[in-house]
Amino acid sequence: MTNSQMKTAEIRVRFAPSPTGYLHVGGARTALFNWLFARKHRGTFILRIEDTDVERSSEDMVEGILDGLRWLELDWDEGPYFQSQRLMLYRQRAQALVQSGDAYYCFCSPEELAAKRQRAGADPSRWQYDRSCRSLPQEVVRAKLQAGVPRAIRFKVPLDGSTIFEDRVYGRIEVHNRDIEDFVLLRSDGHPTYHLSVVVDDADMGISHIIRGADHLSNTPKQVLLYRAFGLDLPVFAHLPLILGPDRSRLSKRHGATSVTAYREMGFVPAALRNFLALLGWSPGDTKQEIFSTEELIERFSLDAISKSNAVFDFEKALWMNGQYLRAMSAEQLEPLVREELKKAGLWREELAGEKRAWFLHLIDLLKVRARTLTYFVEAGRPYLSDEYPIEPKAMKNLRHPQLRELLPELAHRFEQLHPFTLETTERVLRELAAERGVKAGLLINAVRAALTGSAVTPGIFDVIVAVGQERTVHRLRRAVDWIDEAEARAR
RNA sequence: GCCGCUAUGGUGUAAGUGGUUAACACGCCGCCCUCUCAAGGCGGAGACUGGGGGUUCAAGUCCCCCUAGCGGUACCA
Repeated sequence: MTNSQMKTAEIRVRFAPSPTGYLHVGGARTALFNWLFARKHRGTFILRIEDTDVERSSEDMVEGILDGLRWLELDWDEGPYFQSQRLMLYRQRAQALVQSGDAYYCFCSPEELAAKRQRAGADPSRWQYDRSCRSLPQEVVRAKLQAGVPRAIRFKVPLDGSTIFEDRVYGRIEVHNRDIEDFVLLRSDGHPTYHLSVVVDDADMGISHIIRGADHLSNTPKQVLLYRAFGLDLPVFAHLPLILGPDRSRLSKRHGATSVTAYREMGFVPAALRNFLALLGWSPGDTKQEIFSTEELIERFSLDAISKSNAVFDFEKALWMNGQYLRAMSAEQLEPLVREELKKAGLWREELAGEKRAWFLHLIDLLKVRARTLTYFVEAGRPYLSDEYPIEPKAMKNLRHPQLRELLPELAHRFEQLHPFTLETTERVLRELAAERGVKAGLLINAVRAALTGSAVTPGIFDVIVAVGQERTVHRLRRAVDWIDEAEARAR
């Protein structure tokens, strides 16, 4: 099989982050789309680290990105390759373009360029490189090289005509070559710029489809020019609409949680985040379904259904979706995840995996309907796992009723005598007491809820009572009387 | 500034090749359920499809102009 046959036959895609920051949701979405596409077509998903900007890249960031991908369960088939380890290749290719007349040495120093830019007038960003080195006489070039003058290599962009390519998402893109400056391929320190390394690597690694953020759309013509100069066939380009913050500017740190790590820490489940991200800029078509298993996502994914307009990241919907996933999981599935959260909060005890496991699983079932994140199990679970729990003001309010001072001890007394202590018996006792004293059951129920959990919002009260257990329930009901007294004292 | 792209309710998206009162999900409001809050069920408000011109019997869907937003315009990626 020849190389070109291989390329057309095989789907090879890549995720190529630069380690200048953590993996953020935009990058994760790009990785996800590449991954879905690869899995759908039984292709190869390659991970490549674009660390050619030595100043801004760091190994910590590389680890962070790999961690993020692993957590999202986006497994790669090849790599990670590091561009920093392929520098010779880029130098050779840049050199070859100088040889073929498609590129030239530029001896202008960054300082000179900055100065020229300044002089250019009102708006410095309007300035385009003046190509002063493009037609330096041979002897001058030779002399400067001999003298060891620092030099970059620039691409010789055609002076007229235009560059056209077909984007799988955005369609035909055309730009006039006069709007493209002679961009740098190789920096004077021997490091390649993005345009060079990306083209060299994508070609070298046999990438068939380049799926990446639309922020690269405007620069793609430069790369198309490079493919031509190298005599390479173009891969398929598919640019993805950008992910925006609520204010419609590009999603960034100031919008709050943007790193994948942040979502993990907030208690998101990978499958939920994947599902949510998949629906940002892509649509499964005419269906009412919102929740898709990974298999369904792979099955339905298509480049054709990617939209062209940028998408605002709706955190509320992400939370909703995570809640859907948590609710759909069984207590057994949730247990290891909840366990991790409890450990972090210092609430974990080994007996929860031993003799109290069944009780613990039941507790998870009680709490999960209300959960939108994993961390919810910590806050909501605290009163069941510890005797230290905060009393919220709303709960305190439910305790402040004149009759409770007397009703609560009586209920405690009756509960203490109760055998067996079940959903049915506790409910009967409580309702009987309420009826006897002519108060609404709700009054008593809300007070018990406050006493037992410190909260005004919990699962059904009898579930709570049984989960807390007879002994602790009795104790907490009596202790609540002290709370009432303290509150009264404070009020005076 | 220049170049490019985009434009459907607050948000994400639907609405084969133009064809009845623009659909779904999140969010919001209300009702049911009920011991609270969720979940669930039911219902509602919310879009003259960015604006203006065309083409057509008929346009969210085609064309032009404008506007806005975003992206690019680096020896960043």
